[in-house]
Amino acid sequence: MYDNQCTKSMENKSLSQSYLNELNDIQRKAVVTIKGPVLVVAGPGSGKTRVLTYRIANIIESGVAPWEILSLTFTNKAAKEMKERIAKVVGDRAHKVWAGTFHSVFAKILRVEAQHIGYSPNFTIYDTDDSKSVLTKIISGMNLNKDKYKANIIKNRISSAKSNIISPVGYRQQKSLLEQDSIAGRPKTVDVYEKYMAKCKASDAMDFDDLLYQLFYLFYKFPEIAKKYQAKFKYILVDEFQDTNHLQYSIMRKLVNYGDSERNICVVGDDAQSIYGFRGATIDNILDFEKDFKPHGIQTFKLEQNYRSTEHIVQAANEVISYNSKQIQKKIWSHKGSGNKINILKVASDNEEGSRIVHQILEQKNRDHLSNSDIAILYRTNGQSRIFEEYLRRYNVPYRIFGGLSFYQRKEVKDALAYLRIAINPNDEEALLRSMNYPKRGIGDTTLTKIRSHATENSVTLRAALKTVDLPARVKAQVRRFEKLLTLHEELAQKQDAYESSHTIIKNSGIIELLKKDTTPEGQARIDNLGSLLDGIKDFVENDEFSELTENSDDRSLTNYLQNIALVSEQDKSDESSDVVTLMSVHAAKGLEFPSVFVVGLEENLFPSFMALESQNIDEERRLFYVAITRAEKLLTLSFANSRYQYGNLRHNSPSRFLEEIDANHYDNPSVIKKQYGGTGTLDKSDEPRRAALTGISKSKRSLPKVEVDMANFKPSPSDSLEEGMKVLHLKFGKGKILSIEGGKGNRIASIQFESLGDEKKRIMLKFAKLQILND
DNA sequence: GAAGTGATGTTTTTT
DNA sequence: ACATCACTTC
Repeated sequence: MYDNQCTKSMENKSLSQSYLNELNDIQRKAVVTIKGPVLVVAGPGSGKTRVLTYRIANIIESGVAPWEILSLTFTNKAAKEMKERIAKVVGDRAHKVWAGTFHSVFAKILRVEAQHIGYSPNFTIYDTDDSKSVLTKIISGMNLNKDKYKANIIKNRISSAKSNIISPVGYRQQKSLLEQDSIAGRPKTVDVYEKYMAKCKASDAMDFDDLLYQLFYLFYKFPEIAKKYQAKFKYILVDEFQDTNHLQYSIMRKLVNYGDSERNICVVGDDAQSIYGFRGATIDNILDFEKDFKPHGIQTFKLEQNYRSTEHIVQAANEVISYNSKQIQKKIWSHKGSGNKINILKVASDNEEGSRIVHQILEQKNRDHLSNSDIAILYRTNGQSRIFEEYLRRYNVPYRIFGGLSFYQRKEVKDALAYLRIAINPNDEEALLRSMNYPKRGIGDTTLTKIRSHATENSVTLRAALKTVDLPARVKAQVRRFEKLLTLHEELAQKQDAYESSHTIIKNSGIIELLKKDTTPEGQARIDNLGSLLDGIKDFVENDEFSELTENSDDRSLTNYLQNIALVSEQDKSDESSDVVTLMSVHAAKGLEFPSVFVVGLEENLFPSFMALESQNIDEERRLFYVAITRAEKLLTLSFANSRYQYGNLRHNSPSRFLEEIDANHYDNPSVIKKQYGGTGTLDKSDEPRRAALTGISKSKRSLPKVEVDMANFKPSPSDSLEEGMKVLHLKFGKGKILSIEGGKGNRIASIQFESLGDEKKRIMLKFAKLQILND
């Protein structure tokens, strides 16, 4: 991986010396400083994982029991990889370390403690689809306008409330939140939130956010339980710290920052690689961490040496990221020689982009002797993969696309899982409703309504109502039959192992019979998927597929199986053995590296995405671009197209601004990005009105005049000090005047007229804007 | 309850 | 372009 550092696996002896020798000075300090709070700022390719794993190994070597170490990561894959690497140093003990994702580790704790807060140990974990489905039902049950109250939006509101530790009660007390909802035409959001929480609890179910939120609540409500875990985890490590949200940080802090704690906490992250802001991650956590642990002697280590890429790439990355104002100062550097210049590829259309890049891939395989697996195509949106797929197939280049629907989200799989879930947790309404009339068994809406009201009137669960509700003879027979089936399944799940029981349950469900009627290839594929599901369960029973994450790895019950799959995704099991070209979104590529990387679709409105342009929040896009180019070890190709189909329309976008932020001397053909392309984000077809309304991007965007602002003296004023009429200075647009401000506190949007932009007024969200008030 | 129609909404994603 | 979905109609 890092080829100028020796990676030869070593014997299990005399480790202490050998692994420390593989580290540079700063890395070594970060590894041996095991007491007290430590912040490691780790640039891309700086050996972050190596530091984390050796650090854990070192802690174990110092005599700490592995189970007293808690190591939190973002993906199961990262956790697994880490354990394997620790095991190479300290042997099997490594597997006793509590290493996992925030969600899986917290779920594990909650299984033990949830009874204190009114959940059973077998609580179900609702995935995003389940949550949305619950919300949709609540919203329609409350007779709210479905168009205003979109499940997705409400879900995000609730999720962000939970991520900021705001309960429904707390939500009601926050004027700004209520105001935002009101302005958006969703004043009852908080009521939906409250009902949603109640419904989840009644269903003995937690959504992903609950796994964090409820744990926080548990620790808060029962200090003695918190104490237990504070005492248990003597050393805590957090990876990808820049991607944690406030709630995650709060729990982590709770575990380590108390009274006489040694505060053995190490967080590793890179503010420049924070790309999950859109789902609540906040760099403030890094600042808070520094503040919170300053009194306890925090030590900071910056890993700036890059072992991954050659110099043109590293320097280009530095240049790009320097356009972001808010960042921890650091410059990555490399000793790998200047290497190749960045290849820039200008093409006429998205189609040509596909063709040219595949040709380049063939060329690289020939000329540079690269294998398929050395090569990755990275794009901003998953939708861009199609054209590359077509050309790769045409030229017989094996490839694999990552991303998209996960196996467990496929309809037929979810349908089958519903039958399994309801057998384990009879309160799981989502699963019950999903399976009740699929396959069709004559329990339609009318009947369902009757069952519902029967349940409400008698204060029993839906499941119980099936037994007692009175219905017309024919339907009644159907309902009772279904009820008997569920009872049978419950018994099976108790008596048999996961495979035996699920095999029968899925067969009984009738789903396969139903799918067999669909003779299309898709129908066949669905049946195959159910087969794979069963294969997976068999695997679980026969092998130790999930033993890492499970409390009791001998437990082969259906219960245990379901609890595990809720938190794993397919990628976790991905085999890296096959020699294929990788296609994935830039987000998905974080943490990976390839000898040759193609970053495609570098156009305004695409990368940076129009969403980001609209909200004036392109710093995160820039970090994303930074992540993208730093994936490359030796060869980096950046491409942009003059025109491409987007949402069914042919669009002309100008080259991405990010391309100009890289100094020309790093490009092999710098003239390509200079000027031309009158393209201004216009459309060929004349449905401008809808588009313009959607994107908020008018025709004359682009070609912003360069404004000279004295960086040294620029001090942005606090956003709430800005008022109408003020003269302000903006880093990009220069001097301007605030014409008006609309929107509530925390969400204010100003219309500003900048001298540099003539008559065009800019709407800027003050929350993000960096504006300095001018006094003259 | 199936089949057809029209409107709608389309970044990024783990858990 | 395309998929999803609520809603209509038979």
